[in-house]
Amino acid sequence: MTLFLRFRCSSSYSSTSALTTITTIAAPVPAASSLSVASLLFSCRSLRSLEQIHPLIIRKGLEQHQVLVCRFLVLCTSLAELRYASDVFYRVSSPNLFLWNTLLNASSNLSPLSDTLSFFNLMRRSQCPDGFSFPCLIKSCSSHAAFFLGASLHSAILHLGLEDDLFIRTSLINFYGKCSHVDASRKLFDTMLNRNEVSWTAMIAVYFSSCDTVTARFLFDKMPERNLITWNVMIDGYVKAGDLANARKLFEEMPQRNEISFTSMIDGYAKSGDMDSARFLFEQFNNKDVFSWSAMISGYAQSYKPTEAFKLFLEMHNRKIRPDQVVLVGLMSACAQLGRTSIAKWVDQYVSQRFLDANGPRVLAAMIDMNAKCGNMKRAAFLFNSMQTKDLVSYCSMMQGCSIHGSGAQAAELFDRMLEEGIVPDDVAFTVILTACGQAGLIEDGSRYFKMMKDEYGIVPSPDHYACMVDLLGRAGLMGEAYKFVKSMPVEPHAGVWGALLSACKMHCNRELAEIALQRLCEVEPENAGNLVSMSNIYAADDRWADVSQIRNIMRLRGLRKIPGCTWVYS
DNA sequence: ATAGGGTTAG
Repeated sequence: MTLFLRFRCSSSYSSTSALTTITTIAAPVPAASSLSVASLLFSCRSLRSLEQIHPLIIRKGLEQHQVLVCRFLVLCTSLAELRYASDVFYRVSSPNLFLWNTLLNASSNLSPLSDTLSFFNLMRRSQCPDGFSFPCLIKSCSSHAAFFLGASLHSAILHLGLEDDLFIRTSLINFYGKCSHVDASRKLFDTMLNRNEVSWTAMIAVYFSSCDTVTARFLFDKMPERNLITWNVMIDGYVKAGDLANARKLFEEMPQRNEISFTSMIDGYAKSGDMDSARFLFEQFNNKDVFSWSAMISGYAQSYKPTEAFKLFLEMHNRKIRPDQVVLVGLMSACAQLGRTSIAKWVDQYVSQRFLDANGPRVLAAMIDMNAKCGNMKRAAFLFNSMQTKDLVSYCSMMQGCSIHGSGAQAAELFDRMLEEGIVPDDVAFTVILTACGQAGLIEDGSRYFKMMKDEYGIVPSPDHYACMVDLLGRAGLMGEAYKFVKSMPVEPHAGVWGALLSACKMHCNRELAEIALQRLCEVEPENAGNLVSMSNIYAADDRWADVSQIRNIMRLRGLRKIPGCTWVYS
């Protein structure tokens, strides 16, 4: 109580102090001390002001003021500064349940799950957890897919008689859904005493994550009231399910939209390659945030429109929006496609000069990829070697870099080192290493990896993987083997497979097999003139000039022209 | 004074 009074005193003192300052025009009083801590807490929006408030609480003797400390902890959580929070918390001599819960929630949001759990156990020595203690904890279990921990917390909840708490139950619905126990979620939902928009929305999101759009829609139509998040969950759910038509329909129907509604929709179009529709919505949208810019920039990068991606990045820069890690990944992947050393250097400098956070594994991987594709293998290797913990994606970037620069053997070495480190390769990693083996003519290694992929890692080979193998065998001149391989495919070969076969035929002047491949290519990608050009080259090499002119006729009749290739020559 | 459901990356 006395402390509370002291707090009030200091706040009234500050107003007199301000008056004194005005009347006497004395030496400047530090701004922070003339304002009350409470109002400082209210207006604090950055780490800098937090750093000023922290010593102030100590100096003004407000460390035992639990309401104030509680506000301080919430502020620390929003600024992701757990150190200040726990520092202040542990100075409180007997923190009440409010404070314990607040720090527990801070920890759930900012710490590893194991730390949060030990804090929870510490808390239980002096407090009985209530309805505010569990939701964040359960949420943390959901995001870490910690099924057993979450389930044991659930039994503690039952034991404490807290299962009917609306917040707790909603977090449990989400938790069981994330652990793919949809039935358990639904049971909790059906037996609820009362539901609100949040619990309905949680249930809908669970159905979308289990790919059940029909039930999700059924609940959406049935629920009594919807809010913005409900609509956004529906749009995002349809987008992720590839149903852009329904997503767009709801997008047009919804009473109000925010940046997430726009970004989900834009991202959906961008990922499906429909950059025109994405751009249309993007232009319509006034409050563009980093998410929407990054959706557009990565969309252009993935659609192989690096110039558009780069232009948008510059526009974003001009509008003074600070790029985040995802934007940097998109930008770098666009620059990798441009393949110019000067641009790669520019991006490298841009990032370091602006102190942008480029230490995430994804950004580093993109940076390695960009440098490798822009011919600066030294820089790529430097970045790769300076990574303390190399992950799957960075290994892939580096292996692909080696492969591009003709050192397939080095790529294979890296792949084996990666396995030794205990990193589990995925389908993309195998595509990279198989391509590398193909380019270096490492038949034995390639075949070994292909077998390893199927037998040891249980990955079903995709048409891309088969194309790599056909390329590998074909380059080595094992044409019969390559063709046998194509015929053995359990899935329909796509253009990449036949294309690999055709180029192998061109390399080894195998006219008969080339004719077979071309026939199939004309079915799957009739618009690609390159295939016909390859074929005419094969005929020409075989002195079959009548066939050559026949191909030329076909091309003229279909109005096909070879798209001129372009090469960047590095110095 | 404390809590639950929604967004981007090879």
